[in-house]
Amino acid sequence: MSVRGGDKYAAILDAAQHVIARQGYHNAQISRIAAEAGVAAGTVYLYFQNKPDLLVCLFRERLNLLVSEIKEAIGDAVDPREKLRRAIAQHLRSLGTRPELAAVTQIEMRQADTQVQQQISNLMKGWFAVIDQIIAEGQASGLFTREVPAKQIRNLIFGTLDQTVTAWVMSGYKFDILALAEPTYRLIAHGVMQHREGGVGNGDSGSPEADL
Amino acid sequence: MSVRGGDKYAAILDAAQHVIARQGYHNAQISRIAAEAGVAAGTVYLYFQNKPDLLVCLFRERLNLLVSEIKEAIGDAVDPREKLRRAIAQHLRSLGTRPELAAVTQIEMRQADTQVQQQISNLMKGWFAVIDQIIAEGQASGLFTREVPAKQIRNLIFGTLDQTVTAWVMSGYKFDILALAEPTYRLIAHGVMQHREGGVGNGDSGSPEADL
Amino acid sequence: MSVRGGDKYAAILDAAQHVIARQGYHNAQISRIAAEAGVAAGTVYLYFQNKPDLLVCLFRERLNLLVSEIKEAIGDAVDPREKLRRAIAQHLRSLGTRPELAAVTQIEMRQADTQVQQQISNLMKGWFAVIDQIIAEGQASGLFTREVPAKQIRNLIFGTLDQTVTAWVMSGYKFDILALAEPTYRLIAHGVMQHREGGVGNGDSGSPEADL
Amino acid sequence: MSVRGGDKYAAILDAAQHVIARQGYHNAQISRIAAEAGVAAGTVYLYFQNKPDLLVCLFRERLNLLVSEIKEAIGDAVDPREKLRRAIAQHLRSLGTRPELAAVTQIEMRQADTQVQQQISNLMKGWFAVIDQIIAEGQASGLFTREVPAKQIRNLIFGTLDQTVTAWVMSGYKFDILALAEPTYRLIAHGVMQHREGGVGNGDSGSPEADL
DNA sequence: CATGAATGAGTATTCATTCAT
DNA sequence: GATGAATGAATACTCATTCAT
Repeated sequence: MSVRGGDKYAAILDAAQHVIARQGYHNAQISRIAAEAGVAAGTVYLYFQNKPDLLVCLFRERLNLLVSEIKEAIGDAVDPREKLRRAIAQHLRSLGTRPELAAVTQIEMRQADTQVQQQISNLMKGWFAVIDQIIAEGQASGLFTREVPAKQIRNLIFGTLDQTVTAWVMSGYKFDILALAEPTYRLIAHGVMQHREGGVGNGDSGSPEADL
Repeated sequence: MSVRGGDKYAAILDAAQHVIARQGYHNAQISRIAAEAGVAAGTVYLYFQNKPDLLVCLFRERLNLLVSEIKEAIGDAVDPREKLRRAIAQHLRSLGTRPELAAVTQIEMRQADTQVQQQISNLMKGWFAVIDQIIAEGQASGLFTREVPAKQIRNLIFGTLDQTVTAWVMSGYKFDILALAEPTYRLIAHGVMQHREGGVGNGDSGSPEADL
Repeated sequence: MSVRGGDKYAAILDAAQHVIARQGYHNAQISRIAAEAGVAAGTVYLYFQNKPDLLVCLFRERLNLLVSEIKEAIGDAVDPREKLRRAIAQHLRSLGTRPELAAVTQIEMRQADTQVQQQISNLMKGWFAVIDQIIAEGQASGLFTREVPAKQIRNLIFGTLDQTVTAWVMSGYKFDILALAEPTYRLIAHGVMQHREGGVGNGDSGSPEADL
Repeated sequence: MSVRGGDKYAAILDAAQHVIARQGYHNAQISRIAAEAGVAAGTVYLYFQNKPDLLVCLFRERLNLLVSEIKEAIGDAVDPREKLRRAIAQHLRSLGTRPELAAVTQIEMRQADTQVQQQISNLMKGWFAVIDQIIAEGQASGLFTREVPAKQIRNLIFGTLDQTVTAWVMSGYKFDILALAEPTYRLIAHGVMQHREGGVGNGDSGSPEADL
C-alpha cells in the first residue's frame, strides 16, 4: 500500500482533489473519487490504507510541491530579507495560480477530523522549516528582530499568508492575490506603523527595496 | 417558549462546549450534550432548531463575549496604536484563559460543514469590524501605513492572532500565550525587521511604548 | 374524558377535521389541532383519551351525521326501491356538499393504523344497518333479488358509493357528484347490462321511476 | 448470501410482504424486512431508492401479477359479458387465494402516506384499463347500458370488488370469497332488483348464463 | 378545568471498508 | 492487481403524552 509507483496513485490523488473541490469535503465519497480516477472503489485500498490516509497523502504531495517551488524561488538569494520576500511571493503564487488546490487546502481539508488535522499539522513542519531557516539567518545576521521569539515570527508570517489565501478563496477569487505579494512582504517586514525612518537622512521610505 | 430566556439555553450551550472539547466535534452527539446539560434530548429542540443551529449559536455567544471583552479592554483609549495593542492582548487573554473554548473555536468547530462555516464566517464580521475600525483610525491619523490596503492589514492582525492561538492549542497549551501579547503587538506594529531607529541617539527603541 | 358537554369538544373535532384536511393525516399533530381549536395541547387530553380516540370520535360524529341525514332523507318512503334511491342520493349529497369532510373520510383517515381502522370498521355498522334494513325489506317483498346474499348486496352498494366519492375527491372535485345520484341508483338497481324490460309492454326504459 | 438463487430483489419484496402482513404497515422496519430476506439492511438500498420506493415496487409487482392473471383469464373470450364475468372471478381468485397479499393491499398499504398513495393510484390505472376496455366493448356492442357514464360503471365494478375483498380480509377470511364470484357478477350485471324478464315464462332467467 | 414545558422512544439511511472472484 | 456487491454501525429528530402549577 501507498506504493507510489503506479500512475493510478497519482490519478486517485488528482481525482480526490477534484472531487473535494467540487463536492466539498463531507461529500467526497471514496466511490466518487474512484469513479473520477477511473478505478473501482476497492482499488483505492490497494494504494491507500484508508480514507484519512488518502487525505493525508494528498496534502503531503501538494505541500511537497509548494515547498519545492518556494525553495526553487528562493534559489541563490543570500540576504534573508530577499529570501523572505521571495518565499512570501511564491506562497501566494503557488496557491494563487491553483484556485482548486487553494480551496481544498484552505477550506475543505480543514473539515477533516482532529486525527487528520494532527498529521497535517506535522506535515506543515516541512514548510515551517523553510521559514524558520530564513528567520534564523535573519536573526543571526542581526537583520531580523531578536526581541520576539522565532516561533512567534513564524506565526506572524504563516498566519498572515494563510489568512490571506483563505480570504481570497472565500471571496470567490475576487481580488488579485498575486498583487498582494509586495504589500504583504512590506507589512510583515516593517509592520503596521507608518515607517518614518526618513529622519535618518536618506529619503528612503522603508519600502522593502530599501532593505536590500 | 423562553428561547434564550431560561437557564437551560445557557446550560445546553455550556454542555455543548464541554462535550465538543472532550469528545471532538464529530462525536458530539445531541444526546450526550443533553445529558451533560441535565435535560432530555428532545428539550434541546425547544431551544435550538437543529444541530447546526446549536453550533452556530454556541459560536455566536462566545464570539460576542470575545468582542465585548475586547471593546471593554479598549475602553477609553484614544490612540489607535494603544487600541490595537489592547485588542491584541485581550484576544490572547480571552482565549488564553479559556483553553477549552480555544480548543473548540480553533480546532473542533472548523470541522463543521460548509453551511455552518458560512454562518460562522458571517459572525466573524463582528470581530473584524473592531479591527477595521482601529485600522481606519490609524490610517486616518497617519499613524498606520497607507501603503497597504486596510483589508490586508486586517489579514495580518487576524491571521497572526488566529495562528498563535491555534499553535498554542495544538501544542497542548505548553507555552505561555499571555506572555506573547507584547511581542506580538511589536511584531504587528513594527514588523520582522530589526528596528534600528535607536541608532539616532534618543532612547527610542521601537518598543510599542515608544509609539505612544 | 370524552364528556361531550363542553363546546371545546366540538371545537377540537372541528379543528381536527380542518387540520387533517389541510395538512394531511400524517402531519396532523395534536399541537396543531389544539392551536386551531384555541386550546392548549394538554387540554385535548381532557376530552379525549389519546390521538386514536380523537380520530375515532371524529369519525363517529361525522358518520352519525351522515346516517341521520340519510334516515331523514328516507323519511316516510315505503317502497324499498325508493328508500334505496334516496339513501344513495343522500350519501352522495352529504359528502358531495362537504368536500373537506369527504377528503378526510375517503383519503386521510384511511391512513390511520389498523387499530383505528378496526374501530372505524365497527362504526360503519351504523350505516350498514340502514342499507341492510332496506335490503331486507326489498328481499322480503320480492322486489330485490334473493339469489345473492344480502351482505354481498351491501358490498355492492357501499363499495360503489365509497369508490364514487373517493374518485371524486381524488379528481380534485372536478365532476358533479350530485348528478351521479340517479345514474348510480340505476346501475345498482339494474346492473350494467342493457335493460330490455321492453318485453313487459310499456316502453318504459328501466329508469328507476319505472320500478315504483 | 444469495437468497433465492441470488434474486435478492424478489427476496426483499417477498420479505416486505411477509413483514407488512405480520407486523402491520407502520411496524415494517427496513431492518426487519432485510433480516427476513436474509440480507443486510444496507443491501436493501442497492435495490430500492428508499422505503417508499420499496413499497411502491411491491405494489407494482403484485398489481402486474393481478392484471396479467386477469388478462390470461379473459383469454380468448369475445363476448364482453363473458370477459367481465371472468375478470370479476379472477380478481377474487387472485386475491382470495393469497390472503397475505390481500391483507397487504386492502388494509396495510392504505396506511401509506399521500406520496405513496399517489403513486399507487397511478399504478391502478393498469387495472382500470382492463375494466374500461371491457366496458367500452360492451357499450359499443349495445350489450352494456349507455345511460350511465363508463367511468361510473368502472366505479361500480371496482368499488364492489374492492369492498368485497376488504370485507373478506377484515372478517378474518371467515367466508368463501371464491364462491362470491358468480353472485357478484350477477349483481353487477343485472343489479339489485328482481330480474323480471320472467315475461318469457320461466322465472329462472337472469342468471348470467342467460346473457350469453 | 387549563396550561405548555419537558419528556424520550423509535428508525431510515449513508458510506467506508472488505473479500470472493 | 482489480473488481464491486455486500456489509452494518451509528445518530438526529418528531411528536404524543404527562404533570406541576
